[in-house]
Amino acid sequence: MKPITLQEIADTLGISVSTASKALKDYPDVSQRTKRLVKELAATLNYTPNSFAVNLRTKESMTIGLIIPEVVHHFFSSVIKGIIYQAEKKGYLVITLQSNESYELEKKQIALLMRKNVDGILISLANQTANFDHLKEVIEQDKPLVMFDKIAKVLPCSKVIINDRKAAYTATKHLVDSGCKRIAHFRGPLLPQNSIDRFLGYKKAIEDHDIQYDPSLVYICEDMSFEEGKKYAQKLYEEHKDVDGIFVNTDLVAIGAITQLKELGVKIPEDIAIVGFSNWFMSSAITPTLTTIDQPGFKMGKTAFKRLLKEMKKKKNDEKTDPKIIELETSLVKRDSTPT
Amino acid sequence: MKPITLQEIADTLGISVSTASKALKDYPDVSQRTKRLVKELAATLNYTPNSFAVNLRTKESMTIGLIIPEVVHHFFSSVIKGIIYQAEKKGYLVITLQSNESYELEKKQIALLMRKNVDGILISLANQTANFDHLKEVIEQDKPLVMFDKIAKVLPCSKVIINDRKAAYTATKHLVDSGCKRIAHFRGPLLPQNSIDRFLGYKKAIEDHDIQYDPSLVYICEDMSFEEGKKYAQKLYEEHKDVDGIFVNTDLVAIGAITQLKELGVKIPEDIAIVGFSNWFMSSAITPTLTTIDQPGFKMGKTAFKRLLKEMKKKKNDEKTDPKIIELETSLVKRDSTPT
DNA sequence: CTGAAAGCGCTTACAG
DNA sequence: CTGAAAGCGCTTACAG
Repeated sequence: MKPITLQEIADTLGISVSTASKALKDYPDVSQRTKRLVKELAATLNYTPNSFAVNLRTKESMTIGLIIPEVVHHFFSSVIKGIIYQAEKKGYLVITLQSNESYELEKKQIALLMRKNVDGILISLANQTANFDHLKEVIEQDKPLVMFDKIAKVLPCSKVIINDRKAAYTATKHLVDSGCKRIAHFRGPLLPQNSIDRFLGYKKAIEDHDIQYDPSLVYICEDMSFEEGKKYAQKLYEEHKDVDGIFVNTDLVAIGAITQLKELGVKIPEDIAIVGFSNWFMSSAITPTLTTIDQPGFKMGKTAFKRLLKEMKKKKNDEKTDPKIIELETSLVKRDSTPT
Repeated sequence: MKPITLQEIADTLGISVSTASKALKDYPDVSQRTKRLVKELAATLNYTPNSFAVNLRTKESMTIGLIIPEVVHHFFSSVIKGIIYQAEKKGYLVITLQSNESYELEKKQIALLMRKNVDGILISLANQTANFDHLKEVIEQDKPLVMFDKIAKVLPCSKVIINDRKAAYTATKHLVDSGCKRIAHFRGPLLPQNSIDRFLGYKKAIEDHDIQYDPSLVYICEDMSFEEGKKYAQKLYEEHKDVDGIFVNTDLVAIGAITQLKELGVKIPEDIAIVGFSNWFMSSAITPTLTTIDQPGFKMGKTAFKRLLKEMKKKKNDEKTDPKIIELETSLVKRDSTPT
């Protein structure tokens, strides 16, 4: 069954393709009668314009590209959901690609999306990405680009983020306020900005409260997995018996740490208090429930798409847009892994 | 900066567009010299063919559509990852849509993808979908369609599934073998086939082992959430003190049940043994670790795409394909929530 | 109010 | 070996 074309509609109605086209799109200079006839026939034939032809003519695909480090991840999948939801609402479709934290893949995927002629690109950087030329080119080609969560500060494009430093400060301060004197930090890899910012927030919070910063209390997680949480909790337990609080870069690692510490007979929060980051829903399910920073993934996705849409529209009207940095609110969720 | 066109390449080289096109695609009837010149210029100008024009000509978009009930879900996001991974490997991009378990949305999204002219569609049904006309139409329009996980048995298209009934039988039999005499079942909603099949597997397993089937021991979860696990565990505890085993439709609910039972002072697995379903990675992280059925999400995604690709290729060559049902292996993962 | 024409950028069957 | 031509299915500026 071949799809109906405008040509066929025009032919059976004995009118021209141009008129049929205009009738369907409600151009004011077409008679009511013709409009009615065309629309009725289109409806009964179940006509839909060939999107390939429309794309070619309008140079728009109503499709955007999304590059994300890892799909199987509670925070990121929430962001994806927010993006897809908002995009569909506005008539856009989303092509999702996973960079797998690899710079090379990310670069290839940017090229793929550019070749595909998507109307705009949303990206959260791979941990390994330290060179931004591939993204600079996107900007130079005047293709709307919005970064979220894992961003590159130097790039002149819009960004949707949380204030990682401030949130980490709040988290760490909560440990201090709970009476912790010696606070460790399980941080993320060295490159990504948010892992740096969370570390800086941690450092500032303890120094502001007259606790000596001790680099040996900072453990670097490479893949931020449950296993790493267990591993570094074990290591910390062996190396630093005096630690009484840990601020962990992300909930999954924190849950790993809790699991291991429980196994070692450490009481949480009495012996060691723990604060995580992201408010993964599992955090309220484990024992003890995890105090953490709520990071609004779904909202971040929606916001990032909204910003991208604005820039795509501006571009269509040949207007310039200035990059904007949108900061989303986070909040401390107090639970049982810190003392009340 | 406007993209380069073939026309421009042809002009600067003083040849025709046709020859330039053929040179780039290595047609045998173009001189080596011309090929070299065109390819070199294309490379230096960073030429890529306009995908809209190519789509229109070839009637292919190298894009597929994916409709999934819920993106923020460990099993489904693993499937998505498998699909995206395999598709990218073969030069295809994936447009993902979330049906949110809603029939109406799913129907709209099918229409969206058809209008978009994707080369094929991958779908896992919404729980609420009981009418399949929208999918029948896809099949009638001869658009390759492969269902996975949540399928409709009656539809004449390929399907990638696990044997839910068999897996549920294995899970329940494991409880029987562990000495359980009175086994409850937390099942999924009434409509989806896999929720039905898991229930049937449960029922058959107990009946095969001379345990009386008791409908009052079957609890129906509507949204299969952590909270429902807690709720029905509480209810079960109040209504049936004699239950000594539960087979739960999915890990998240099982973890909710464990959490609640622990709170009630029930010993797991001594008082009540529990088996989940899906082998969500959190299952090995909670205490006690959860015995469960491993459901290969990533592999299911890869397999579904491979099958779709085969059908898309066949269609391109005007060959027929017979629907094929591909059953993936599952396995019982024994952990601490059942006695050793 | 309607339609002929140009054109989006490519591919490919055909002629030379 | 090269190129003119047709055509994919639409949109829109222009003429009448």
